[in-house]
Amino acid sequence: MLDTDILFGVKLKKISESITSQIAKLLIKQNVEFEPRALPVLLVLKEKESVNINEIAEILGMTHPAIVQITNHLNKVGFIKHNKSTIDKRITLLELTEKGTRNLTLLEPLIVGIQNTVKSIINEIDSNLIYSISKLGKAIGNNILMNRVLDELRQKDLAEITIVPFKRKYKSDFKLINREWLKKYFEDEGLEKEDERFLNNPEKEIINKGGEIFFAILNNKVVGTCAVIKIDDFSFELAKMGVTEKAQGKQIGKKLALTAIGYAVDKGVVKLKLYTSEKLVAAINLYKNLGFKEKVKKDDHRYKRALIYMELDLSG
Amino acid sequence: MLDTDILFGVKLKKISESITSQIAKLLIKQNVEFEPRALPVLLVLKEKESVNINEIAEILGMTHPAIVQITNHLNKVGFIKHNKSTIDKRITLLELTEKGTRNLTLLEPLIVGIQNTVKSIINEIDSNLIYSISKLGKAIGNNILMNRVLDELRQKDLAEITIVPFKRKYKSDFKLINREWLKKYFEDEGLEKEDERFLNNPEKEIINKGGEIFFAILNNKVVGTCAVIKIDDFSFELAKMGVTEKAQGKQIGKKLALTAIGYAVDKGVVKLKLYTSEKLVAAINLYKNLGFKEKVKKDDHRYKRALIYMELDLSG
DNA sequence: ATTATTTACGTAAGTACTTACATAAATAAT
DNA sequence: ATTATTTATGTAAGTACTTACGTAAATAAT
Repeated sequence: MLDTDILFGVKLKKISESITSQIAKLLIKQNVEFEPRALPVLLVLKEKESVNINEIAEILGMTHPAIVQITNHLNKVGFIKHNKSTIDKRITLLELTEKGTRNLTLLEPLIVGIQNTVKSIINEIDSNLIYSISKLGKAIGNNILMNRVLDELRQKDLAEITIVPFKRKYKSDFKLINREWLKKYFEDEGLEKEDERFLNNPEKEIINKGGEIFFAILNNKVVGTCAVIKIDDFSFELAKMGVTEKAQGKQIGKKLALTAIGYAVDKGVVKLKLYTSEKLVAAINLYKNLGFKEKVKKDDHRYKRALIYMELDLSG
Repeated sequence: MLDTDILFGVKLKKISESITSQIAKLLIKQNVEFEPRALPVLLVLKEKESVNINEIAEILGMTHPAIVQITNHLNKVGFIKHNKSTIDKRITLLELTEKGTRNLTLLEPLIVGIQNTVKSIINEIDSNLIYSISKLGKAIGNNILMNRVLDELRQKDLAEITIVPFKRKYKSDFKLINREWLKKYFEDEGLEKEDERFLNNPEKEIINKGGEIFFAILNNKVVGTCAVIKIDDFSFELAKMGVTEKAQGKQIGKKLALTAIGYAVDKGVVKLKLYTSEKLVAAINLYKNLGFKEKVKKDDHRYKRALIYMELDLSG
């Protein structure tokens, strides 16, 4: 089996299934009249004399409907009887019938045998195992796992980032964010004409021509952006990808790019192109990670700084 | 929860269910398009590129129909595609679609978060646990548990003892076995008249009067016997219970008595009586264990040696 | 005393698997 | 070359639970 911790639960289930099914086979060999799954309930009843449904459910860590189903079955085969409590009329008290007691007594050697064997198999592996599993059972309850994962994601703000499409109110953010990285990396060169055209008229130049602009929102503030520009019916360009410095390292670029790719796929696009610069190392790695391949530029591009050309094939 | 080793499997299942359901909740929070149970399959696919159904089943330790169901679902939501192998036309090769890859990439922070959290929760409890569980998974396969239990029972002959009702061919055994213990414990007194009557004519004196005699068979030989004698429609007597010395300690007396009690219950008997002697300590303990209560003798009984009178109430 | 909430149980429907069985293609045995 | 066996997948039905929801009785709150 794939040994990933995330699959630990799957592995536990398999072991549990294996134990349960082997015990079931042993019970069937003994021609017991009850369904094997009722054994745990019978063991509780044997121990406790008179208990109600909720108590059994709690003792076994199961839900009450499960116990209702099992006890109805045990009643039908005559192993237990149901008595309504006179003190509290909601409560159903359960106890073994004479037949139930007798049959359980007959099963005692088998039960002891299973008990001993389970214990010895476990002890041969790790004498601490039963104790550790008990602790794990207590530790993992109450959605502890879920909450810890959420906390971890929240610390990285990963859980709070939303990606939304273009709205007019984001127009200024679009310009701001792109200016930020352009200035940082290409201060000397300054903004090119093409930059100005897109940044000043995103609606006219991108949206109305069949493209889209996505914005990453964190705490109600725009922290990243990314545009998809339509070239023709089969190819779009990924451009104007930027994340504010403060918000970097939160996978925002990846989320934006993935949303953009999803958009392109929905539009039936076969090829997604992009132009970037060797200066933007992190971006290039992200693109490669997403499946973009570097190709030789076929044509001179509009931007002087763009020396690297990449393509993502979406025809699969 | 009741801390019996026999319920170890139940406990494992609960932990597994808890882990799985918490991961499912996290996935649902992220609005994934696939059913949570498909995650393990997706993780395999992410790792392996192109695999077939049986391979996934083996990697995850599940049956192939489970994988068929999950992969059909993943295909329907567009996360994977099915390709028939050209080399072997039976084989279905599975691989992630672009959409599947993209969505998995988007989930990566969550998956890493779960991975880390599961690992740390487990390590906080017992750094050896994952390894021990892995070993247990391997150790418990192939019906090892079942076979070891069967071996244990077989060593005590517990699995091989059969209880059968009276047949003529057992008549001599009935006499022999009862003589054995009568001689051992009551040598001086010798056989009483009542003994002779029952031992010499079991059919006439017991069977034909609505009673029954049970025999315990081990390796085709009679090793124990026990009679139920009808007193009236509501009360029977348990008598002539004996197990050969060689076969003692195998719970044969208990099995015989339980069969006898079952017979009485089937006949609608309300009270099962027996007379025994204080010399027979083991027998008295067995009777008590089965629910018989000692009462004061109401009448002088037929046997001089019988000083103890017991009753079992079957009206419950 | 009345109303609201909680508790104990019951029922229906869903989930995530399993076992059992069927079929076509590939491989092994004759 | 046939026939038998094995393998890879598919399908139906069963198992052992769960969640979601409903009801009546008990308890708490006003």
